[in-house]
Amino acid sequence: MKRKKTTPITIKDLAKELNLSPSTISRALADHPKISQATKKLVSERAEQSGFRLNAIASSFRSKKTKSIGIIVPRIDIDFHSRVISGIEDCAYKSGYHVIIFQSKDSYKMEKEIIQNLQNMMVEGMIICLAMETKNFDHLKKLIKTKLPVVFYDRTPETFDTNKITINDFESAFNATEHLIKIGCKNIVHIAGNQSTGIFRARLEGYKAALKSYHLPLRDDHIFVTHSLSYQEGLTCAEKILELNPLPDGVFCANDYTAASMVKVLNKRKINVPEQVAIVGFSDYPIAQIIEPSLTTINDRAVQMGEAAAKMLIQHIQDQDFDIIDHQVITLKTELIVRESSTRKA
Amino acid sequence: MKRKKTTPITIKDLAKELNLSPSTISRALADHPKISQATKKLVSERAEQSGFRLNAIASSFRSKKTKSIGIIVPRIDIDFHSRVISGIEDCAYKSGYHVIIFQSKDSYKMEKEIIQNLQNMMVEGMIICLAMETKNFDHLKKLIKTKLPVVFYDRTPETFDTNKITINDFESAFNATEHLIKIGCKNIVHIAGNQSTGIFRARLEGYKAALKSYHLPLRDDHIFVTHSLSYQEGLTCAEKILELNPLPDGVFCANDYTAASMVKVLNKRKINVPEQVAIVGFSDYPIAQIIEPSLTTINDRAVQMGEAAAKMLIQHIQDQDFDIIDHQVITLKTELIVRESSTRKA
DNA sequence: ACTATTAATGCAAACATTTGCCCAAAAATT
DNA sequence: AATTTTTGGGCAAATGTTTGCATTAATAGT
Repeated sequence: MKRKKTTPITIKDLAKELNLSPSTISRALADHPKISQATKKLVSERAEQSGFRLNAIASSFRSKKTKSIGIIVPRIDIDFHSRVISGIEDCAYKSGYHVIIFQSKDSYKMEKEIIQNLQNMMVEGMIICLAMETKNFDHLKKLIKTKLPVVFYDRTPETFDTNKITINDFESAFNATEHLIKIGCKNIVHIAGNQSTGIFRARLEGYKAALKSYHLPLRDDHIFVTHSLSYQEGLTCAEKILELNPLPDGVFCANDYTAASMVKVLNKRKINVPEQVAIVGFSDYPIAQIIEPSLTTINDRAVQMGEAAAKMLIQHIQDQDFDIIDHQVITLKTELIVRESSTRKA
Repeated sequence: MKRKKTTPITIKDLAKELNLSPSTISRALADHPKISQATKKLVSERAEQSGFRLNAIASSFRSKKTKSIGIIVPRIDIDFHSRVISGIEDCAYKSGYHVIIFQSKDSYKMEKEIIQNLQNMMVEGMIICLAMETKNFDHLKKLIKTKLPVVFYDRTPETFDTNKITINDFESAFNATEHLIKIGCKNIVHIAGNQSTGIFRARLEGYKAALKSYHLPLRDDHIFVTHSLSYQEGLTCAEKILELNPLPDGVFCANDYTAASMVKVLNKRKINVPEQVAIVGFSDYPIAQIIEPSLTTINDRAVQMGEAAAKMLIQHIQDQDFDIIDHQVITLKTELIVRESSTRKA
């Protein structure tokens, strides 16, 4: 049972059958204005019933348009990223683009390698969330110098200006912390993310700024920096926080996983959330509404971020007018979602 | 400021510079045995420092190998699928393949359209999870008849045999239910998924079989069929379940979202889980360990499923010996993870 | 009726790479 | 020294589509 490689029907075949030239077929298929409706119909009908399919590779080769965009994310199976990707794919599909996705696994080496590959594949643009390891941005600068449209999201290069979509992490953190203050917290701790990443630094700064702005004391032992904001790490942090004396009355966590661990540990210790300790998370992961008490958090607009990134990228790819734009920055509004974990009866 | 489309360096350029023929360059780059180490080194060095990049499109065009595999999932932003995709990407990358991902949004029409596109793109194989709407499998049969390697996972065609990776949903559900029985439940209800989908039918059957096997009565009003097993639907179901008289002492849910809603509602009503009602979910989503009480569930091997699918697909693509295989089915072992929601003190 | 347009199609080159086959030089074998 | 084998490369075709330019046919304008 051999693999019968039935050679596919080409434009030439179609041309021969219909007594037309390949160019006409090509144009008819592309709905070119100079082809009559009659022939267009003829061609598309014959194409349909003969099972013809346009060889996209050959097409790309000749036209230099691959209709593909590359995406690099740290990992696909993180809620935030999978939602961003979903937004990107959605938007791209509607514009006739498809997405090629790679995971850097937060490795600098992988990131460089993938960018190379993507360039070889002649993607028309790239959407990137930086690997955590990435401290050196030379490869990105070089990439951008090739004039290939690139848009960053979430974790973006810090040493130079470029296209990016972010949320205002500083402000969001400020608002989250302010919210805790307004419900009466005076002794607020922060579970922070990896400080080598800009967004987590910004969240920490937002927390600090809010305290300062309300003249609350800033204490170093109220800041707990984690490596990756995992649920596990959150548990460890929570234990340490419980040793604090006096016990804090509010916790602002840089993501929902650590906030969830905080809730979990407090529940276990019979410390009432939100009455004794109020909690605010970040990102509005699915767990946020499921957990008991449900979690006050920041909607970080993952899907919209993906859509915005795709939209921006495609504009840069297609629209000549965008050539004069050196770089473009879009900051999405976030939203404080108040739930039980910070709603006090009083 | 015009977009300076600096024409990339080609193999020909390299050939000219080094006084070699394009074929030699091509072969040197591909590490062809008939090229001397000396020239290979020469070529790769020159290529490196001149910033040469092999045009993958042209290469694919000529060689008919795109090194790409297409993935169709209902949606990317569902834990299960994002984990499967992660597994696929990982495995594919290691073998030099890249993945092109589309979301069918559970639409039959989209699914057909995407398959067409993917064929045009000349992917070397596809990994597909069927759209919920898909009842007619003609397009899939046609696809497979083209001899393009295809592997299905999770939701797979039911009317004909084909390559697939699944878990044993029936058995897993049986085990889950049996577990409830063994801890003393005698009155177990089931929150079921959409019955037009095979895996959810299988889970229901597994539930039934377990009851039968332990001579427990089977009651129609103990089966709650949902449309999409969403958290919201779960809440509605939970309310209905609470109206049952007598109150059930065990609930087996076809996924963790609905299990979570069940827990949530019972908590609210101060009905003790697991003492009064024990709960088992399915899939081991992140919430499963975070929720209070933590959730007994079935590890559905999402990542491994992705890896297995990619591995199988790539074998079929590369290995001649696989030509005589008509179809291949791999069923992964699942694992019952016992947590608090089904651990009774007694 | 004759030219000027317009509409519809064809010609042929070009795209960058791979690959079957051929060839020359060098090495090995008589 | 003559022949065979091996080694390292080159030639040129082929891949399927697109596109600038040329060409023909049809229509309109005078």
